Amino acid sequence: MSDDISLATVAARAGVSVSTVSRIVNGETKRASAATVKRVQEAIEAVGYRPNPVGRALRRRESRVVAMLIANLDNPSMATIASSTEAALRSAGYVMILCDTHDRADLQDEYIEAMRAQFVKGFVLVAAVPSPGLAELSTQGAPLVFVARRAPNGSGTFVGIDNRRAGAAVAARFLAEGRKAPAVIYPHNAFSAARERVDGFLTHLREHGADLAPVREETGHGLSHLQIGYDGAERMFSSGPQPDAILCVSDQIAYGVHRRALERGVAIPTDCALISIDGTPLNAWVAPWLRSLEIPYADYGQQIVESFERIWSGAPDSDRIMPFRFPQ
Amino acid sequence: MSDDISLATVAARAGVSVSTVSRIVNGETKRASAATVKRVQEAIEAVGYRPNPVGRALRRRESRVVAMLIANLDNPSMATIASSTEAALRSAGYVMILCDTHDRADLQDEYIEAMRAQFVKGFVLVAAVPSPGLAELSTQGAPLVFVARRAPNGSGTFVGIDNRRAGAAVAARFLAEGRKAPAVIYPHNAFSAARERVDGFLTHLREHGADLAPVREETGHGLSHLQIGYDGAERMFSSGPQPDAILCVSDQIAYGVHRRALERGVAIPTDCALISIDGTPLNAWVAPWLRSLEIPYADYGQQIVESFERIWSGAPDSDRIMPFRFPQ
DNA sequence: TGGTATTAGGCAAACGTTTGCCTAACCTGT
DNA sequence: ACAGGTTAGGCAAACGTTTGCCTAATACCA
Repeated sequence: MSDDISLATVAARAGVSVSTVSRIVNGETKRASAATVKRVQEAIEAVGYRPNPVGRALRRRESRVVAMLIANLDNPSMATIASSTEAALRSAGYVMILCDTHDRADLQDEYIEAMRAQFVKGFVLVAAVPSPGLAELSTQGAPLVFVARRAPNGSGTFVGIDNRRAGAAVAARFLAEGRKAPAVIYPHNAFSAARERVDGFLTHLREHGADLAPVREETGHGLSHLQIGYDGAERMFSSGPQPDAILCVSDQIAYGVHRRALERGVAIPTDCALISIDGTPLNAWVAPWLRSLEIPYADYGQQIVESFERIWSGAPDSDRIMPFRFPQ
Repeated sequence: MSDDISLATVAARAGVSVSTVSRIVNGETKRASAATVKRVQEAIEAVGYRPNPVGRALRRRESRVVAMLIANLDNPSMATIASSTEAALRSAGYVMILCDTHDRADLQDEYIEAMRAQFVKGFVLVAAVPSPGLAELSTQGAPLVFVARRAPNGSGTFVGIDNRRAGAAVAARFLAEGRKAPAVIYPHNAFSAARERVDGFLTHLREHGADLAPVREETGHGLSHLQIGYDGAERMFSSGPQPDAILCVSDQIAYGVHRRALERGVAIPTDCALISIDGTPLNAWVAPWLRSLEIPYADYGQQIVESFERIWSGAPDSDRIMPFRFPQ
């Protein structure tokens, strides 16, 4: 399985000590004569030596492994984040371990514990949920990058969009289109991201839409945004003042809303406009009726890596607010 | 970052040697008196000792890490496979490293090389592509489990459906419905899975549909099945004998076909029936017009772990053919 | 009582690296 | 010629585990 080529192999071949090889491998070339360096490098090449990350991790008490804890890999946006982060880390010479927490605090803590034992060099927390283990990690000053959802306690770097501004942008669009009864649907247990979107939306409407009816809000329970959208739309369409525009805080919620609208005979977008936030490429194919604020998830990976590199080098790092693109 | 609690910590506290603690940790309780075992276990509990996987990996020359090389994490079916495998491995005490190969042989080889250096205990290859590194891995007898696509050289365990039978089932359905001009759309560079589906489909039609027109086949280029479907449908609808039923070898191809059909004014399913293979749960929400053979991707993880456990224990392992459910 | 088998547990080497410290040999300036 | 500095590189300990081997002490048997 493994090649059994260690520093010792190279050292023997080059006729030097293991220490010397180690130093040369790590670029400390001043400690050896040019001739020796050359000889060792040739030996490395000849036997195909590659440093053993395990031995290295043991000695250095750190590794090139970064853990990603993600709330739900089945969500296409999160899958895109995972994919782009993995690629970016990889090309920076790191390796990513992926853990799907299913949005559960207990699983998240179990993974955190397991990853710490692996000496991981940092944690990417995609839509992290508050948990004791996370709090502890945070107080210990572990390198943490929070994605999509801010840290429960506000610590650590954040990579994501300005959710409040995104919510406000949707509100502005609805107002510009002359919608009179905007509404919003979001998950019942919303964490920072969704909450901020709703907040920005409502605030903007309050400040610029004096003549509007009170804004209806509906929430749905559970992990599935599809179901949340469906249930929320059901309640919204079945009674009370009818909305003529709905903000769905995620694409999947919009899918659910749309389905219920179809069943109810509510015409989208004439009876009721729909705007969501995510902008997954799939929309163009299966949901051409949907306008969605486009978030550049595929660019997140690069930002996450840059953030880590600053953190690891001790440089101060600040939040990385990504741009979003407004639909049409 | 780490707790700095090692065997030595426990040993000191329990007043025994490191060896003894190690043996007890590994369940070798016959080598110590009951009293000692108890004392050590209490010490372990008291200091919260957890074996260091790095030290362990170094010494044992193996780890609890399994690498998953996946062709495209952005594909929902693959994301589901990744998610379920990760969960199954985790609950069996393993850790999964995820690598997205983007269906590229060079990237796949780069990852294989990196993973070997990490002493990974096995490889899950989801839709692997033929590559020199993979061939080498295979000849070295590394523990390999192939998912969705069989191994290029036929080695290793396979987890997936009987693709030929799936294709035949769709053909049978079309015949039962009285369709007279069935067709099929698939990726140009199809690997085993898609190829076998097409094969089963065509074979069944040849054997049971004597009165049919020649079956039209269209393919599309590129990685995106959405585009493949769109392009294939374009060619199919724009000229030649028109099909009244199309097998799409994946859901995403069907999405693409449907979009082009809409644009062309081809009514689904009256003018032309559509059946695809995958059965992602999303279909019910965004593609109610689609019938799709349902593959239990969420159950793959369990099978993969069982397969590894047999391989690791030296037991012979055979392919694990998963059932599929026919739509409606 | 003497001899042998078993039990309980420690010693130390090994896995592959890294790094503080040591030591030759060489160089420089007076 | 000699003190002091620099250069080149080796030694060995350490990271945390595991495990073959060793050694006491106890148990058993005749």
